[in-house]
Amino acid sequence: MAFTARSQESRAAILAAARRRFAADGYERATVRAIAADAGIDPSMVIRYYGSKEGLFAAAVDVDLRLPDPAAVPADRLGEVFVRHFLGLWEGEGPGEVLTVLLRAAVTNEGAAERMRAVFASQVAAALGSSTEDGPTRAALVASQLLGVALCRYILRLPPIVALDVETLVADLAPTVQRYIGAPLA
Amino acid sequence: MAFTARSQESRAAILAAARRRFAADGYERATVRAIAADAGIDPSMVIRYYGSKEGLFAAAVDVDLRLPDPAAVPADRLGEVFVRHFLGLWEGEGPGEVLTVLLRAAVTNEGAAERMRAVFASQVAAALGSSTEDGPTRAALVASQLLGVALCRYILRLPPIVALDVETLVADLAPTVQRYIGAPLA
DNA sequence: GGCGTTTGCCAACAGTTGTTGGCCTACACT
DNA sequence: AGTGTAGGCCAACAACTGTTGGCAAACGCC
Repeated sequence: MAFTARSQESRAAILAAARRRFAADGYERATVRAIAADAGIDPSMVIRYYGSKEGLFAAAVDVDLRLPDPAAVPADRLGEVFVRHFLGLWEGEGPGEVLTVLLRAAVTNEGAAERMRAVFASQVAAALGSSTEDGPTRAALVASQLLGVALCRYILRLPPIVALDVETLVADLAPTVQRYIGAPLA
Repeated sequence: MAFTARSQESRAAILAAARRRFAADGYERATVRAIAADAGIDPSMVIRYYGSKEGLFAAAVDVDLRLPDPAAVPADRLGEVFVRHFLGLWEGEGPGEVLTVLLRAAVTNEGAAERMRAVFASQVAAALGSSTEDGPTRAALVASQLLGVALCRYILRLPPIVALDVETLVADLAPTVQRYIGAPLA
């Protein structure tokens, strides 16, 4: 039952193929057989190593946003820093794939949605909303704008948003996020 | 082949059940059999009336945003008006369901994503971006914020966003949309 | 009232899904 | 060198998918 060093290579290949397929096709369309074929291995091994398709999915969406510490940046540049960091995650090969998997799945799968809420609470809200009373609300407004761009740019591929380069996008979105973090709310 | 008055009732029942199922489960999980059962009818009739599952889906996501005419409202209240109108659509029983169907499906189904882009281009961009050069970009930024809230509030059900009442949400989001529509961009 | 069209159901199809058990091979340890 | 254990593949399973064809009944029209 315990994993040995010899099998690590296969496990990693399966996990990489799973992330690629889950990201490209979503949870339901991504089949165990296709993932196994991409990894050059038998479908039954996937089940043997990860228990079930759901277990494989859980292993594939282990995400760490590595958010910067708000105390470490000037207060008036928090918006810019957060937007740039977030877009950097999505543009990156590895983390962007994991985030695509998570968002795609969270939209149609309640378990994945729960995981998304957990990521928000333990990472986003924790980083932005520890101090003030309305912190969680501010963090959620930030999330709504950032997830919205991610949705339009990387999932729906809305042409005008895809056409913008990252720095322009940062410049356009930073004031919004800055206001959600700092300015008084209604 | 042509539809008669007698079958209209069944057609409507199927369409209503389809919207409910597609909204709740997404395109892939919603089965023709389940939709037929909800409508109290045989699965084969669904295919007979709508040709295929995809045809049924296409009929279920025929959406009209009924966006207000920007020329008819004061320029400095455009943001508020658009946010309120958009949230009103989602809160409404009928259109909210159709929008849920469309967004849920567009995230995992390329055909639905294409339909979403078409809705954006023909309705949102047409309403907001007919005048200026960077109109489509501004319209897309608006869409990113509005789709982001919809995602967090109605799909992912992020607690802090769900907790806000509509008017508070309007007050918080209106300045953002107002800036995307009117203020100079980078 | 008789006839053709339409509504609707039943049964079945062909394909795909996640998952399981059995068997052979190759490594690791003594 | 011998043996136990883990890696890996093949074949098969049971369930479920969208879809099709055939047949009974109800309707509309003359």
